[in-house]
Amino acid sequence: MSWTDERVALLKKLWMEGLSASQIAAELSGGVTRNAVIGKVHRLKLSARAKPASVAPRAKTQRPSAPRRPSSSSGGARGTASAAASAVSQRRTTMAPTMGATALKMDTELETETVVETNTKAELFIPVEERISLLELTEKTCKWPIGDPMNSEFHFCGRESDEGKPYCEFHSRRAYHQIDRKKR
DNA sequence: CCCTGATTCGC
DNA sequence: GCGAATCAGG
Repeated sequence: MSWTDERVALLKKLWMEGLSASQIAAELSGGVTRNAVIGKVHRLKLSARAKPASVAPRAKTQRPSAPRRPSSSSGGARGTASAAASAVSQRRTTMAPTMGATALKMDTELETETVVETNTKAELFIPVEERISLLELTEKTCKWPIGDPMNSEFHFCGRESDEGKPYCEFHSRRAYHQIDRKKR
């Protein structure tokens, strides 16, 4: 299906209403993907919708030579050994066997445990309180905040986090994983 | 692993 | 003009 006036109108409307590209794509029946929506949005030059003023001017983003276009059949060799080889190296089964409910319990206990006792008010000001010091965090510690920053018992998770990740396995989910994707 | 918009570029 | 692939980021 192509972009009829009606579809474009609906696109504009929904986009301005603040719906995400994927949501709009779902709204526009027909095999429309969120990429199609975004692409169209750009072409219509109505990208910045409710954007006051922000967003760094993405400058140094230049892809050297993208190996795109996987489709489109090519003439000669088809089932060559090389093709098969490239398809092989694709096994990354990362998983935490004994995680899950256990992790949840741990987190709960951790947060509860943090509410030990309130020190004297005077102590609140003194930085000596730093138990899990604010930035004694390394690149391998979870930076998930626990407790109220206003209270002395505030600290960070501190559990180990994977390379590059700001949070530990469990909190990473809390931060990024979609917990409830309900939409029309 | 989820999702968001942004950009590129073969078609 | 179109949009898949890819990037960059929460």
